[in-house]
Amino acid sequence: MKITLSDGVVKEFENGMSALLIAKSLSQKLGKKALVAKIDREICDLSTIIEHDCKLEILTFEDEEGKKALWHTASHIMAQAVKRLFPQAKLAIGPAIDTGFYYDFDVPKPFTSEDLVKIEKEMKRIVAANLPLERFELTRAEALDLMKDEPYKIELINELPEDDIISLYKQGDFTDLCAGPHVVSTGKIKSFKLLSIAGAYWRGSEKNKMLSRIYGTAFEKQEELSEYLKMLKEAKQRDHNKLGRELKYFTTNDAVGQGLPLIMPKGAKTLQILQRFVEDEEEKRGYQLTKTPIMAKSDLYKISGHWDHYKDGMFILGDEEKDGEVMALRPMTCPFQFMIYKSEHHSYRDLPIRYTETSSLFRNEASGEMHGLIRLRQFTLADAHIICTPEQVKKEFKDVLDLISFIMKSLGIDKDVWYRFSKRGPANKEKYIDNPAAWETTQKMMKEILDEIQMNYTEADDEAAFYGPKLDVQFKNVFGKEDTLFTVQIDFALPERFEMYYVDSENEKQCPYVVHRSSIGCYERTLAMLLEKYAGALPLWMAPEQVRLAAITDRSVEYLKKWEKRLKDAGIRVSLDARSEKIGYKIREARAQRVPYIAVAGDAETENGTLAIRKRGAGDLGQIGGDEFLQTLLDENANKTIF
RNA sequence: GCCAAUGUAGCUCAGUUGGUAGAGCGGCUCAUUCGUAAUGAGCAGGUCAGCGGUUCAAUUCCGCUCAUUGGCUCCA
Repeated sequence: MKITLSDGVVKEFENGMSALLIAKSLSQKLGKKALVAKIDREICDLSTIIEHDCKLEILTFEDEEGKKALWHTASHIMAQAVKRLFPQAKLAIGPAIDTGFYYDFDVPKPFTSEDLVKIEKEMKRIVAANLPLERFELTRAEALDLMKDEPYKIELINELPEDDIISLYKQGDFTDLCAGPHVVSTGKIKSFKLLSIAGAYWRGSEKNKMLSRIYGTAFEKQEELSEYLKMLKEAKQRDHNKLGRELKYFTTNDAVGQGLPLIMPKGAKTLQILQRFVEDEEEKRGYQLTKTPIMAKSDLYKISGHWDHYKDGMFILGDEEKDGEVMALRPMTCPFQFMIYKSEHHSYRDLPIRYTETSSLFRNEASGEMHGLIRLRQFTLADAHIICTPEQVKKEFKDVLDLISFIMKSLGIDKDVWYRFSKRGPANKEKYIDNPAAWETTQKMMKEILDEIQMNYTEADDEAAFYGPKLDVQFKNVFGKEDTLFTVQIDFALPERFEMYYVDSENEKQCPYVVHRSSIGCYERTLAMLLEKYAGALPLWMAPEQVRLAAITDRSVEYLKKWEKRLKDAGIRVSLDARSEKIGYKIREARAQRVPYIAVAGDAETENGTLAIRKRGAGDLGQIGGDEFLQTLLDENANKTIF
């Protein structure tokens, strides 16, 4: 038979050889490294016997699918170990994920960290035994009989299509329902580590029982594992929740409450700089600023639909039973800006109207969902609503993307995000407004826009807003958890609900479209992302303290005071540390606080009218004239230079 | 909200098998007037998260609450 290899070379092999034998015959090394095979696009076990001409790719740990197969096998090994140590444990599912694997178990008592150590030991035995993984197939009745003590597996088997073959994998004393593929034997998992224990709902639904999940990861070599663990540890050093507190950007207080951070002077300064930047940029681009109340009567939320669909998420002031009038803090800005729109009549000539607001929002998130500055109960959104005709939607949408792109470049984060086209889940009737035709139109419209500007994006079902599809700008925090940074949404539903209209050229009333968008997203969350991205060392233009003037001798203080005034007058955020100390000590302190520039002056500098400058991350710039230094600062500020 | 871990000085942590607590860093004061990762001395900071229970006695044991952290679910 003729086998086409991944490099395009066609080779002749004897019929009926396994993929592993072919790999071995190609090279000793490949045979050793091989994990799974890709036969005509399908990922298979290496033991798969090949009997006809095909394309064959041998996958190793360097390939995504090879890695996943190894991790998936590791999860089976973990399940085997758990079954040996805790025979009463019921198996749920155990897939590979982006960074390793997990397995969910139903156990009477959740695992402890001591249990993890025991499970790891047992896993080492299973690896050392180098048990082969054997695939076999059963009829539904046979599979149900084999898995009769595993209720979760039975549920899974019963949901498989009637005519599906049911495949299982066996390794020594352990058998699991599994589609595969797997590596040939347990000995392939050379180094692994169990990382954490967590609760997770069966099938991801909070209505179901909570199971015990164990996360782990595995590598081919011990060094790779150590390196990965080291990287994890280093990533956590960048955690905004740690750095932001250490660097005094924010704090929290038990008496204030969850999800309500106290933004300290440094944090407030950076947020102010970002806010001014965004509001100025939006004004340049034709947005009009509004300032609307942070609360409203329940009547408003009854119009918007929030009262019916979002009540649990709102802070309600007063008691509906007792009080005649009940207020609620706003979870969104849209109803308020819509009321501004409705306060006057609009011609098609007025559109598009772009209302923007730096908006404090309040959402009563469930208690376990708060996280640092990323998930809060009160937050500040750079919110805007663009009210336009159907014909204008495309251009407005593209202009918003251009604004977002400009902002991301200014923040230096444009390479750290990806785009997600979030669509409706047609099956989820409760969550979305029932208007299939409008969904079809707006989703198609959005897709066209994205394709026209050749955006790279992923598509996600059942992630849309209840009133329309979204384009989300996504990022990952230091723990690898994904969140939305910015979002742009096309809304076909709320304008109608609010009875918004404009008069078209035929003097007819028409219902406009609304583009909901955030430009820099939620300020607190964006700050969190920036602190992590820059490990606390924010670029000069957004650093709360840009220059520290440090005295080494008392004699130089007067000289530094003059420079402090000059820099301040020029708009530089400068502070004077007048207390004379050893210079090494001052530099260490400024570094710890991530100050971009430290300008030191002792007697030598005052005599020749210079400052000795040290730049964060770049070392000593030597002695330069104060004017020259000021110019550098102004240039870097204006250009939003990132270093 | 659910599963789990945690809560001792501003920060990082030690400690008490039940007899009300310490270190380093940080802060303040004084001395030092200095040259590129730590000058020296001294002082001040804690109802041991909060509330209840057991006990002669609770920071320690038990219960509840609050908060923090990692997941799940949800979401910007």
